Amino acid sequence: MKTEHILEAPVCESEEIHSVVIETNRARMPETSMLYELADFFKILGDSTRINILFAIDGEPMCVCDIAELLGMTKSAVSHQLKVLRQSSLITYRKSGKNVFYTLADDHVRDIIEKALEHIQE
Amino acid sequence: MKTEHILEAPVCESEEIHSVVIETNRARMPETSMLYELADFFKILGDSTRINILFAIDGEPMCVCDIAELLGMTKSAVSHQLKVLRQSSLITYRKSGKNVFYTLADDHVRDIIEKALEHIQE
DNA sequence: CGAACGGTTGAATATTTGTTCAACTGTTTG
DNA sequence: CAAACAGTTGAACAAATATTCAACCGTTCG
Repeated sequence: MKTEHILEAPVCESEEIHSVVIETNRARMPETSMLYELADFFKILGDSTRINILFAIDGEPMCVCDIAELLGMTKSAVSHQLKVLRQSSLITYRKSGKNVFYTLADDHVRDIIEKALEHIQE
Repeated sequence: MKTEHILEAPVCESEEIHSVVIETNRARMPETSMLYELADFFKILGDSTRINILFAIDGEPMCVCDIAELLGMTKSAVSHQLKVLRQSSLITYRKSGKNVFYTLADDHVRDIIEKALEHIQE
C-alpha cells in the first residue's frame, strides 16, 4: 500500500488546515514495513494459548508433552503454536533424546510482557 | 478452563520428574483471567490498521476523516477500529462541531510500543 | 427548515487463524 | 528389529475478525 491517495479524496472540508495536520503526522510515522512488523509481533502475543505457553516455559524449560499437560491441550495444538513462537524467535529449544525442551529466547520478551501487565493491572 | 486435567493424561513417560516441573511452573504462572486480559490487550495491538491509527494520532489529534485520508481507508473502516481502540481505553476523543478528534490516551501505550520497536529493530 | 457533511453502526461478506485429526519422522528400549 | 513414545506436519474444519455497504444520527449553514 503506497501513499498515492494523498489529495484524491475528502480531507474533510477545511482542506488547508487539516492537510497540514495530515502531512505533519504522516512525517512522524515510521515506514509502513515497520508498522507491519510491529503489528505482526503483537499478533503473536495476542493469543491466549501462546501467552500461556510463554508463561509456562518462563521458569524451567519444558517439553511439549508437559506443556500440553499443564495447559490441558493436545500435543498437536501446542506444537503448532510452538512453531509460531519459534519462527518469531520468541523461544528456543534444546533436543534431548525423544524430548524437545523449550524456553524463552531472551529477556526482551519478558520486559514487554511485564510492561503490558503493568498497564493492565492499574 | 479449570485445572482439572492434572493427572488424567500423558505427562510423558518419566512421570515423577516431569510432574514436578509442571507443578513448579504452574505455581509461577499468573491466574488464567489475567493471561486472557494480557492476550486481549496484545490482540488489540496486533492489527496493522490499528497500529497505523495509533501512530497517526500520536502527534496532533486527528479527526476521523483525516485519519482515513492519511491511511487510504474508508471512514467506516477507520471508525470501526477507533471503536475498538476506544473500548480498550487506548485512545481518547474530543468532539468539536461536526468533527471528533482522537488522541492517544496516555504515555503507557507509547512505552509498550517503543519497547516492542526496540525488540524488532535489533 | 433542509441539504450537506462528519461520524457511527449493524449486517453481510471475506479473510485470517486456531484446533482437530490422522499420518508421519526420529529416538529409545525391550 | 519392532513396538512405543515424543514431537511435527498438512489438510480440513470451525471460530474469530476486518472491511464493505447502506442506512442512520447529529451538527452546521445556506
